[in-house]
Amino acid sequence: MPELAEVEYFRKRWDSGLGQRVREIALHGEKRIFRGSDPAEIERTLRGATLRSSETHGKQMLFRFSKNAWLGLHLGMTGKLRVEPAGFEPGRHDHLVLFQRKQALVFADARMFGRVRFHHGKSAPAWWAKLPPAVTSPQFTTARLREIFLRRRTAPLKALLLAQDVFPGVGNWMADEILWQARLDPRISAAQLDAKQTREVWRAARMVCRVALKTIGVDWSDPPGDWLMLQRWKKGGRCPRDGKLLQRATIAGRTTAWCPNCQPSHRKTG
DNA sequence: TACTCTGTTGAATA
DNA sequence: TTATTCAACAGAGT
Repeated sequence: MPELAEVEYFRKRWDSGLGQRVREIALHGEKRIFRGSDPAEIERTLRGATLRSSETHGKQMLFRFSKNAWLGLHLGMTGKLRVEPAGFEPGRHDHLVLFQRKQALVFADARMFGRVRFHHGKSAPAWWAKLPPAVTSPQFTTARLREIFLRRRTAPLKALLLAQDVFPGVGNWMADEILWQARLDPRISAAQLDAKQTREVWRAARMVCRVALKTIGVDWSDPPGDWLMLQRWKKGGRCPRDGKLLQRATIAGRTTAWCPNCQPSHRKTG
């Protein structure tokens, strides 16, 4: 499911475990979800560690524990976090379960496109420290976007919106929403954008991320009713602005929906 | 049966 | 050298 707001929502689900010690761990260490990490080390280090804090950055989550343990989770396409009673029996897709006194913190992922990362040390791991500026941060500037758009001039705009080193946390539906809010065709290349259009992408990206975090990110409630995302996957979905039938195509390898009327492929002439 | 899917990666290609 | 596309990953739902 998850893009940045959903990731934030799932992170908070584990909040009831803050300040509590992990007594026991159950994990499916042979699963692909542990690629690149050492399940035995995770088990050894997290056992007896106390969950201190958590944060998200784009689609990445970081859980900090005592004993200098850092647990990174990525939800991939189907990952979920939830809380179960302490005596819970892990199911087939519950690949990492942290048992605490009163409850169990569960990371489940059916398709296993997600990932578990782990670091044992005083300072933050490289995979966390080197993340790009968040879309909602002051470091996410129009100047930065301009520079990237000039460098990656042939990629369709949709592809750039999906690039996690440019728009961390933006996924398929958010990319379509941003393009619709900015009234830009997903197929145009970044090189075709003038300064004003670049600023529109910047503005729309920040707005969509901010509002999504305040709605979906808090309680899974819907974003404003006039957003494209509420129409997007409906059969015969229509543009919330002008009621025109949405167009669909695969762009940058992902299904894309847009309004052919208010996101025209040609440059505006006046 | 055959197609879809809110994601990322590494190999192939340009 | 650098950017981009594509298949692969794996399961559940339609």
